Amino acid sequence: MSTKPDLSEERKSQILDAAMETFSKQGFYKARMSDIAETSGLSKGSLYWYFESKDSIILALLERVFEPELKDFRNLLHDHRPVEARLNEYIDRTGNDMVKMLKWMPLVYDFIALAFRQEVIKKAISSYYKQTMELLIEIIQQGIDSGELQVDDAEEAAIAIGSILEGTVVLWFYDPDQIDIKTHLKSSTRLLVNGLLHPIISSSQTANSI
Amino acid sequence: MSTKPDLSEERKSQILDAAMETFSKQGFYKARMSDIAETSGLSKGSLYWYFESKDSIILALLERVFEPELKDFRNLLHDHRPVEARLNEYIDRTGNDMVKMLKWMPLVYDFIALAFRQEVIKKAISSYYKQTMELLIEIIQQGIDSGELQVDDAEEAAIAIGSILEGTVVLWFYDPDQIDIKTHLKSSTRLLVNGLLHPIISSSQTANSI
DNA sequence: TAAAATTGACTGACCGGTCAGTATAGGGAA
DNA sequence: TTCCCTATACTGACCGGTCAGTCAATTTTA
Repeated sequence: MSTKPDLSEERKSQILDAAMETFSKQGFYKARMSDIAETSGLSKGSLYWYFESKDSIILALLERVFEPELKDFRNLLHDHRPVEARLNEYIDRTGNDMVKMLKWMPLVYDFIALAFRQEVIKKAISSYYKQTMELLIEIIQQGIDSGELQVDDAEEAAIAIGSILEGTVVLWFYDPDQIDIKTHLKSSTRLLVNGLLHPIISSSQTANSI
Repeated sequence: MSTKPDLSEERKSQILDAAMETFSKQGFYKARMSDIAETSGLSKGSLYWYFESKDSIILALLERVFEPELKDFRNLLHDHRPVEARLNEYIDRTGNDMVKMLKWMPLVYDFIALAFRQEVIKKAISSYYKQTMELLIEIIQQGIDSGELQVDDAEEAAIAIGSILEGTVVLWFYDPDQIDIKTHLKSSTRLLVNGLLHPIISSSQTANSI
């Protein structure tokens, strides 16, 4: 048993930092192992001392990027405030997380594109999503049970909120000058939550196009 | 001057069909020119007779995929039905278009990922988005002017709807078994539009986390 | 001094792009 | 009708650059 401080975790994370930077700038395919080596301050050989292959670096990054930050979100379940306030807080916190992630969006979309062709990646992303969704459904269900929300299907409402969360990021990507993620997350969800607070009064028929 | 029928348009489209198929299955980088050649039934040399490079094929596909289908959508502007009905029809039609596109989603996300690094692609996608958004804003503005909608900012509301449209596709990708695009597009927007139809009654304060 | 860590020159598979050559279809001359 | 000419269309073997991954040599550490 060696008493040498184990540098391997530090090195790995040093390499992953560099890989994150490099992949984000250049994309998975254009980024060269030698670029990552240079950015990390190590040599190409060292990369292979700590990681089996380029793919295994990508895999390791996947966990880093899609690690669900559910930590203290679960306290929203046992909170005494009205569901509306808790939803707002949920959205605020998610908005903050998203803004922190903006820098890495190129990487996130590389992963999403890859996920269509790689089951492992698909699985990781899906499970990340499902965990965040579960919490949302539970909060909304509490609002339905207490009579605060005027809807009957918690999952349906959670999907509506979830789609606004994800969609706002997409719109930001489409038009970053026009879309401010935090502002528009708030305004969009305010409109939606307003819809949840009222019984549905819609009278007009939806067109049944093909 | 030859009277030989010009096959070049037909050939180009034959190549683009094959490229769409191949890129969608394998991604831009994994897909080989020889794969495209094989799928198209032509030889690699012929690909280069009609296109300068692999990149130029990708560029040509971009136009194909992000060609805005605004065609008859504009008639929704001069329609006598209530705005709610027109919004529903807009969403229905968009839903139909999206479902038709599902097969090509891997390609769409390859483009989005690429757009972070290639200005040309970014521009094409952004302008596609802005055109669809403009229409939505106009319809909503009509609803505000007529007093049908109880909100004051048309753009804000349009962004909310837009984010649901885009976000639902993302959720579908996360969990294709659970999300049915048309169904959830309808239910989510029904909730949101319900919010637009009512004055905002929210009382609780939004948490001001960092 | 032996094991662990690090290096970077090197290898070879791979693939975008090229090009010399072939095929085919008008068109014009006789 | 036959023959040749030219432009266009098409082919696939090949070339040259690139880069993930290897490894013998070297340095660091305990």
